[in-house]
Amino acid sequence: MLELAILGLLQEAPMHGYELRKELTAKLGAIRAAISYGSLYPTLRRLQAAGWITEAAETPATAEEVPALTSRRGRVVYTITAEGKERFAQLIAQTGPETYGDTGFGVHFAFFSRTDRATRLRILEGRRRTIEERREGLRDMLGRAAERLDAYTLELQRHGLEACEREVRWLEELIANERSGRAPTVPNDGTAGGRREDNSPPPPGESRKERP
Amino acid sequence: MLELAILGLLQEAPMHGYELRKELTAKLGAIRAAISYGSLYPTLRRLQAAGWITEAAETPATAEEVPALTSRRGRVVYTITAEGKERFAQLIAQTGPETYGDTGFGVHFAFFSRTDRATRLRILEGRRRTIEERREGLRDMLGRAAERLDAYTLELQRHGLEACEREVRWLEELIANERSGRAPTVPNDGTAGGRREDNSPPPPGESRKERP
DNA sequence: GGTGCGATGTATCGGTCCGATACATCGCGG
DNA sequence: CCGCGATGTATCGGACCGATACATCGCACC
Repeated sequence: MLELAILGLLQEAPMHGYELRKELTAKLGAIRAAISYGSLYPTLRRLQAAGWITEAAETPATAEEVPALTSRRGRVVYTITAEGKERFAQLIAQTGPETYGDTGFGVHFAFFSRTDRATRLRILEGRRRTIEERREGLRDMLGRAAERLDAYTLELQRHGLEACEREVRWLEELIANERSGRAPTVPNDGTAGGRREDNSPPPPGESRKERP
Repeated sequence: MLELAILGLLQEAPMHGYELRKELTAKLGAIRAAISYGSLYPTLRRLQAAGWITEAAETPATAEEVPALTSRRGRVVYTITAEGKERFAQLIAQTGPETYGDTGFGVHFAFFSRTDRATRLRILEGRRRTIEERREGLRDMLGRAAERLDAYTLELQRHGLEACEREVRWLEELIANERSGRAPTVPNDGTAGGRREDNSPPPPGESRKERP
């Protein structure tokens, strides 16, 4: 997952580690807290070894200017290679069970603007399927096994169920939009394009975890 | 996290691995997919080494009955020890940053019926704080840095923001309930006398089950 | 009467990712 | 002049996952 995200970001511009982490956090802020350096740097090393990216110490301009008495500290800038772009295209197009999990889906979705429509639809539908199954599991739990669970656990399930229902609705909308040709939901500019009660209850924290 | 969950479940009844996983999945189904055996068994080993639980091969009844020509296969039943119960109480009471993350909060919440009210409130408020911060981050993103992000990423943020707002409202409700004395729906006083099948619903005769 | 198949059951291995930690530089306000 | 928060690179131990292997049981299907 991290590999995909890094490759995707470096495709927009070369960056050094710290910057990469910030951009990563910005782009994926909705689905996961913050990428740890403990995963970022080893992954960068791995990508470089595989030839998907190259790393280069930042050059201190022309060396003429500011002769670097304060020897410029080692900032390492990472750049994606042609093979890396290929790799990204391959990763973004291939879907599997992990694509539909909370984290996997979030990362794929964040790069939908670099994904072709057919793949987008495949992912959205797979995700919907996954959430529908989770929803059915929770429904069963709340129906059949309810008396075996305490009130708090029940409340947690109820909350989770609601989140599932809400996400399915969201996905349905996105799927309809994809089919009808437009990009994601048209940003509601207040009035015109409107859905009526749009800013009522959304799904609670369900599309992340994961950190589960 | 797994340690806490296992200790909590074994407090209700001794179980073997497979059963434990099923119960775990049932109790935490709303917040995480399913616990992997790759984490379950090593953790059980660890807990046993620490003395929090004991493991025992299931006895084939009285050995008199059914002389086990089909030698009963090795089912291992895990039982919590007195030290384990102490450990659980300690883990459930101590709160830290990881208590407010998605997974950590979910696990703690699932055992709220074994948590005292003060701790419950501390956790709910800490969680609210955490989500509020995430929400503010997303709001800023959607406000200031919106033009830097593509439509899909924006939509993801919007969805995440809605989720945060909704969860804050949910937490607020729970906090209000805690303060007013009631549990989520049914009062439940989780005192120290660890017994399985905690008291069935006292007065409020409305064990409603909703089928949407 | 066999045969396959899904549920039950225990267990390991490689790999991803996180949290804590360490260390160094820079600009800024007190 | 000193601390302090932001920038910046990097490692280490540990938690957890996904794939895999293997064995038993009951049951439906032919």
